[in-house]
Amino acid sequence: MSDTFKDRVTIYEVAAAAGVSLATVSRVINNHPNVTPATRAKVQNAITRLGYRPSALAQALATSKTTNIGLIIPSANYVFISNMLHGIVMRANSLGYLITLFVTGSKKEDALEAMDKLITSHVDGAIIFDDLFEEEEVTKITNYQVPVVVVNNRLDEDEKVACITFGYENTLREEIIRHHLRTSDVLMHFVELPNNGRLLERLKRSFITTHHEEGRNYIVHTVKDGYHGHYKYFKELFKTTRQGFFVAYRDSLGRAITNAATESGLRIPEDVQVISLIGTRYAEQGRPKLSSMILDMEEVGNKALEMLIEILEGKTHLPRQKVVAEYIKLDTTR
Amino acid sequence: MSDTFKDRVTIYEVAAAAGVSLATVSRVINNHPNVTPATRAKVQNAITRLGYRPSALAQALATSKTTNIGLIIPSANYVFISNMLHGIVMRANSLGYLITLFVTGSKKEDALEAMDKLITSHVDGAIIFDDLFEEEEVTKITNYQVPVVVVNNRLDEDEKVACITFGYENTLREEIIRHHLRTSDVLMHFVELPNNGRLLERLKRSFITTHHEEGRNYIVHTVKDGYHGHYKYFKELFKTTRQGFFVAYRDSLGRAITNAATESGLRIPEDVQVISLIGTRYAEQGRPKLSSMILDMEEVGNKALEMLIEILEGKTHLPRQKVVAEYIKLDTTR
DNA sequence: TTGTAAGCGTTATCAT
DNA sequence: ATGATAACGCTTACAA
Repeated sequence: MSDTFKDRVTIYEVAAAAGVSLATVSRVINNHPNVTPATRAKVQNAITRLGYRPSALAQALATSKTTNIGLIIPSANYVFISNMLHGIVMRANSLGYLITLFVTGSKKEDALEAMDKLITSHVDGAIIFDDLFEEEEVTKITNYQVPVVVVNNRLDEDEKVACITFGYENTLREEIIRHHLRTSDVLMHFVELPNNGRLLERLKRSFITTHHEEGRNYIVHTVKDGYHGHYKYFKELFKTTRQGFFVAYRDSLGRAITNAATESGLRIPEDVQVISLIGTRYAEQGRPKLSSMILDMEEVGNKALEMLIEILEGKTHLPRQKVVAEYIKLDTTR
Repeated sequence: MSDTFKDRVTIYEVAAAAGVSLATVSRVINNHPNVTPATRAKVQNAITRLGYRPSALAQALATSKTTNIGLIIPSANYVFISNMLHGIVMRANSLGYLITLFVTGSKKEDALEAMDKLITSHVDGAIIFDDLFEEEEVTKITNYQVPVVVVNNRLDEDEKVACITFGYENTLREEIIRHHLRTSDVLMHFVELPNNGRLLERLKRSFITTHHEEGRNYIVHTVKDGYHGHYKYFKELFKTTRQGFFVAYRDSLGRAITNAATESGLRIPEDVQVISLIGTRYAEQGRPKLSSMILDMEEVGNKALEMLIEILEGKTHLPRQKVVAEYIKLDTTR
């Protein structure tokens, strides 16, 4: 069966059909100026008649440019990742680039394997959105002449690689935590999931050090994944704890807390305040509407791709950008 | 800058470094049997020393196999699409294939352009998940020797192309609509968004004809996108309409209805029943928990990829599968 | 303006 | 077991 798959129309056949050389066909395909309208027409005609499509493969091999860019992500299954993906793909599309996906899963070795595939796959550039990589691994790829933009890795601090950082930490620390600590003496709770990457780790650290700075106590809850488990956990907690300010990693966690609180006879936000760190549009759909920190991941995707293209075109060398998170105050905070 | 990007290590350099011919290096790369352990070691050594990575491009050109498969989707931004994407990518990964994305937007011409790019991009096969294509366009791609699996297109009925269909229609018609009509005389409302594709259209048609068959009246609401607008619309509706069974296209719509109903003093499910057609895990997070129809899109993705690979390997010709939607009854229906 | 031919980095078919 | 060498489908000097 696959043997019947051989007969793709090539540039030779077009050339023969049009009665010109393959070089001329190539010129027509690539809109080179020096072609007579007459011959151009002949060739175009042959092309459409035969249904010819150039092979991106052969073109890429000849020009060493694939117009393909690689995207490394841990999974396609999170809302904020697919928002970013959308941003990347849309912008790539409009600039004539294709996106190929490299998914790493949660294990380091998967990540390294993805990086390897990325290199052999010969993409023109790559966007890396994955907490698993260390600095050396990311810089290693640049040895292979693959321009890279890193999104939200801890590499933020180092200056060797182009990257987009999130303003999360600052917004969280100043607008939410410090503000609360200075206007209220209600205890703050940080609610996290295990293994949610370095972004979470940094946010937690920020939470903790701010408490230290202000000389205050705090609690960190680490809960297993799954809405139902969260809900039961907090239902239990609210039997004894009748007030608190909860900083939850994401909407589903925040929602579990508000549901458990309400059904434990607690009022929101009078008794219990909740904020979701990774907010989505679902934050304002439930009742009460979850206060949250929102980051426009589609915009992040747009920017990441734009930065990468600028590097590819040699317009810039090591661009760095910051996308700032916003604090959206809704029903669950005061 | 891009001029410095030339020095990718090639198979020639490895051959020279190892003191063998490039043919031998190729054999080592591809694990061909006829190589002395000694030479194999020499070559491996040179490979790691030089950091050589074969060019997938050149390999593909030589073998006419890219190990790349194309995915056409209207957008990466919907939960059920990214679930499917996840399923596809994970399975592809484990089988050694890469996924490249072709996004069509909402216009037909975008879709055709995506199809064109798909063809020139020289993928080994394609999965098409897009309502915009007509039969001839999908079959056209097969002229270019690109094996295709279609997911949930209206092409379901025709027999010329491999596809996965959803059992949505049947489940909705029998388990929900007909069941309700025969056990209650409460009016049913179908709540749709404009331009939500053929799946929605088919479901609506099914809703309508079932009502005709049972000799009953019904209402169809077409509401603009955006949770807030939905909410206000139903708040208004519930000033006069004090009961009803609402079939909503997706969670956010369903949630808007439950919120508006509750805040209009209506009880759920006593006065108002709601079901969401495209359910997600968010359906059971809010209160009340939305009854919904759930389709495991990750599983769909898995199957789509498996089918495609089977075609590629010549194991089968025109596989067809049906993935059945489940009715998950929670708080908002009786 | 058009054609010729070398090269892009592999694989695969011959010989040896 | 290894080495030449011709493809693969295209681009691009260089020649004509």
